[in-house]
Amino acid sequence: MARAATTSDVFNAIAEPQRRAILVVLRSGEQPVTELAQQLGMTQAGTSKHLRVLREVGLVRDRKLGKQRLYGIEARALRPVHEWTGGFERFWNESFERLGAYVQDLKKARRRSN
Amino acid sequence: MARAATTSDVFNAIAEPQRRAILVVLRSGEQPVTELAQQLGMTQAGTSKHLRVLREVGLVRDRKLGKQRLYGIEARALRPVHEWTGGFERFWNESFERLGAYVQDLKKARRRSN
DNA sequence: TTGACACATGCCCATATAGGAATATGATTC
DNA sequence: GAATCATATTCCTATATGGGCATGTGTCAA
Repeated sequence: MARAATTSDVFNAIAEPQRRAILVVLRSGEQPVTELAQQLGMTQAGTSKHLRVLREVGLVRDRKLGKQRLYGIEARALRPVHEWTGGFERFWNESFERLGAYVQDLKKARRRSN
Repeated sequence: MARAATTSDVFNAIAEPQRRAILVVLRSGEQPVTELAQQLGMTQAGTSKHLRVLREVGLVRDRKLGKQRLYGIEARALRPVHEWTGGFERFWNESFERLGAYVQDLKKARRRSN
């Protein structure tokens, strides 16, 4: 099988650098597609496609305004990623705990090899 | 072009569910490949491949112990992801600020359409 | 209606997968 | 050295992608 579809979940959606760039720009407010494209040096079509992916995983919302379509960020969708990585926080914050785990690993390994 | 190589950065590496699963298991201590594979219902070869990707982006470290090779988590590599998503935290935490931004968007849009 | 403008989609292609199967590499023990 | 166990790698295939390009769709104005 090939890799999972980007449209399937947020983790895949933000794996693409350009899409992350889009989200960063959108942090400062809603933007129409063309302005996004110009600001990021991307094609209109390409931008539109990326926006579609972002929309499908719930990372952006769109709102029609005349001819244009304003895209805005829906940051809540990023929360699962933040929380998932946060589940590893202690490993880079508390060196004591880290050391403890390491020692336990050593013991476990020794046990295993006997 | 195709999608960026998974080996290129951490965002891509953790886009794959099985790799995330591996990291979660490793949180409880170092593990040899076979045990990881068994615990996650994956092939030995498949597990080995995923571990290689994780190693190349610095998410795991390996240590030889006899015949086996123990893999351990290197959680620091997840920090950039945590921090990047954290940059959007205010959008889901502070409803006031969110509301403010929304109003600003409306103004900006109105300006644009005139 | 006809243009013009803003976006979205469809088509095509080169590429990087992830997974399965078989095999190679490494280390240990007899 | 031979057999064995633990991993890694190679070869293969089906698939999903991202980007370029052309075209479709929707909206507004004259």
